[in-house]
Amino acid sequence: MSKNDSKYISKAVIRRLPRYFRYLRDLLSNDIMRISSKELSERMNVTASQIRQDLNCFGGFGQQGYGYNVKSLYSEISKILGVDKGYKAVIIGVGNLGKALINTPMFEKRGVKLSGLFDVDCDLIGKSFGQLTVMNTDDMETFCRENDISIAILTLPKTEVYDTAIRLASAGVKGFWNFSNAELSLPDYPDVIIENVHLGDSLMALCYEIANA
Amino acid sequence: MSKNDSKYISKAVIRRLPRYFRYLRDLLSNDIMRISSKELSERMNVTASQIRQDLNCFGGFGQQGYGYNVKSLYSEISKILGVDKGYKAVIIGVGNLGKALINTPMFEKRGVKLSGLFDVDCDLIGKSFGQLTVMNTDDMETFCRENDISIAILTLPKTEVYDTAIRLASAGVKGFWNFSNAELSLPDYPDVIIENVHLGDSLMALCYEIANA
DNA sequence: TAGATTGTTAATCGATTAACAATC
DNA sequence: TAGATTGTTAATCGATTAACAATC
Repeated sequence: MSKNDSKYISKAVIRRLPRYFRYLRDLLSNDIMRISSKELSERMNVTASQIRQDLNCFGGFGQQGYGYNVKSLYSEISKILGVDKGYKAVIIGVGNLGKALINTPMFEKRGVKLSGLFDVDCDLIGKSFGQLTVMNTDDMETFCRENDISIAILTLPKTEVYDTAIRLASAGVKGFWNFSNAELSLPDYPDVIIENVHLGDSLMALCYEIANA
Repeated sequence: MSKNDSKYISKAVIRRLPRYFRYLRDLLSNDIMRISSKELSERMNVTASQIRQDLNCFGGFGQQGYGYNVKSLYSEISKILGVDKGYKAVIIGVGNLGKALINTPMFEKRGVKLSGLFDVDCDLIGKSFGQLTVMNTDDMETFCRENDISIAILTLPKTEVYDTAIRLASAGVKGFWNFSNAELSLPDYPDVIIENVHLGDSLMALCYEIANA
């Protein structure tokens, strides 16, 4: 999707979608069936105008004089975010962070199916966490190809990230969620999506704010 | 610092500072002593103009015809980000994610001193991780007050986050790094800084990109 | 000095907000 | 119908990029 494409959605809008998703789920769980952009804007601390603009990038989900039906808006946003695709994911590197991710409801809530765990450590291989057993990274390409894995979660040391990602990309993995401090990019696989998580940057932004409060 | 203050630095700039910090450290570790905005821009994949604009928010760190001295620029940016403040932090909730954070070099690299661990679980209290022993959350206010704790890292269940944060804010904690899925805000403590980390949002943005590639 | 590269102003671009006609 | 609230256009605001004089 190019920047000049008529259907182009700006990065800023995309980054806000998951937040709408969360707020709408909250509304649903509180049995609120209907909401206006004004009321939602007050809850989310944004402008009503922004909400309407954002949603209208994808279609007219509301109804004049009424507002938005929470259930159907939630369902639309879920679809936009690919929740219904049922993407399958593997975790590469079952260290502390990898283990922390395994046990969260995060994946299930977002329609992502955690389908495999891999590590190089012989002491870990064969051990089970939740429903899954740690496999040898030697076998990850085969596994990803055979099981149609779309997402690889990289929670392994920085030094291994690039080579690992190349191997997985060649095995058909479409997106990487990279937690290692390395800034991953794969110029040979221009269609592969990379989401680099830099927790350290988030901590530093907090420190900046404290220092300059 | 208000938006109309003459020294106001935009959020966008602040969010980029940690990235400069990382790249400069990398340059330093590769013994690169000098860099122009042009060369740094190519490495970081941004415009040279943006780099010069960003840095000039804080002062004229460069030299015409020469560029920037990597060591001194790194040191300036460190100072801006509060690395030299030596902020002390505690982790509240020693679950998987809490444990994962304890063992990272993240804090040390950024001048933050991890100084205490707290949990409600009797089986965990008294156990050691690295240099630290898990304490009872009942004692966290006293500990934070006595040890001048600036940062609380919230890796505890969503349901406990708000009450815990209120208690800590009243004990002088200045900033919260919140990993629970709750969107924390503390209207009664307007000067307290809150950095909400939403890993799920990051995963969803990745899914969106995969779905719309 | 000549060449390089900054600091900074001006121009452009994009994102947010305001306004209001359309319409439920 | 009258009231409410959307979808959408226009206005504003802010952030990014371009340009260049200043200067090392």
